[in-house]
Amino acid sequence: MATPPAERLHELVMEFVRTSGLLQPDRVMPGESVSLSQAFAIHELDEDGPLSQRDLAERLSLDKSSVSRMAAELERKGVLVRERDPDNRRLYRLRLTDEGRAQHVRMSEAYHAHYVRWAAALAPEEVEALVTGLSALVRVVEAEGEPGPDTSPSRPRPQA
Amino acid sequence: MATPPAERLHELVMEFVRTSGLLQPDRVMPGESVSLSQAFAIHELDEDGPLSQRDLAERLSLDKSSVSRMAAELERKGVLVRERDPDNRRLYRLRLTDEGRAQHVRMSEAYHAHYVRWAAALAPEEVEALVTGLSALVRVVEAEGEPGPDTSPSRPRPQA
DNA sequence: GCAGAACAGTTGCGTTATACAACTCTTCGC
DNA sequence: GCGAAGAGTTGTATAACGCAACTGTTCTGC
Repeated sequence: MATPPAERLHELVMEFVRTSGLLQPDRVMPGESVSLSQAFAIHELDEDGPLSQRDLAERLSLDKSSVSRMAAELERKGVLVRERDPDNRRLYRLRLTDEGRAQHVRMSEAYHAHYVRWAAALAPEEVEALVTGLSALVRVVEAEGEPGPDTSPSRPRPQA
Repeated sequence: MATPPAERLHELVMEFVRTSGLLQPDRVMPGESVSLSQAFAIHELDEDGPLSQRDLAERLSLDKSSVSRMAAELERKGVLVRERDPDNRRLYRLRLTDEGRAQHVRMSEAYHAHYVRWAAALAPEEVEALVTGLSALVRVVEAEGEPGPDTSPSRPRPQA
């Protein structure tokens, strides 16, 4: 009997994560000195405009104190600036500097180069299968993370 | 123009890694107190029999000192025993205890449950696409990590 | 409009995971 | 047998993180 698909998926994902080196940014980008969390933070800030530290903490699943220190470090390195929101002076508006955006570009290109090489080494239908399968997987994982699949249709669900 | 496949792959992989929580074992297995490296170590030891600390360090891409401390901790917790190899007393032979194997089973089941849920929420052809695509991806990533793609066809390649 | 709750962020402190360098002990090569 | 090489250990430093206690800002109920 062949290995059940779920187990096979588990093995494959783990194997990919381990051997690809995606979790070690310094392996993907020998030049830059940036942690994985910092890389994600820069990505979030470049994609979704200025964020408060609270919002960033939420997106990165980090404690607000960790984000406070990370933001201070990234500001020290010139990657972002912390401006107080004029409408609510409790909040910061973390905003990438030009250097921060440039760094995001460099990071993206370094990662991109890996994927381009991998995609080139795959048959076109394999790439297509990957995109199809991964899109679907991300879809269900994200759906699962949400409050609940609306099991009691009558309850209005107070929304977070 | 649609997003090029390589970029799309990058986004999807990152999104999956981030939202699935695979990198936070305590999120996958609320009960167990084990780090990601420890989980990988237990997996390696259960799959490939007794290993030396050097071999384990190699497989986990960790320094030998890190593995020395991790092995001591896992021994303290009763997960493994460190026996000196009688044929070469420089080496340890790290071997899982029954408790260690039981923990591996518990971990596997916890992870497995996630994949089973995800697989169940996908269409069969999506699962098939995933397995096909990921297998191919792992293949090329691993081929890339090796010494060289056998550019000189005559060289027998000593095999690892 | 003011007191207290709620909220965003900071800082002190402890923990864990890691690398590097210097060390010990064992084995191997000649 | 002696020196080199290899496996492992320990000292030390660092980075990333969480939790708890704190400051400063805004909101709410009266």
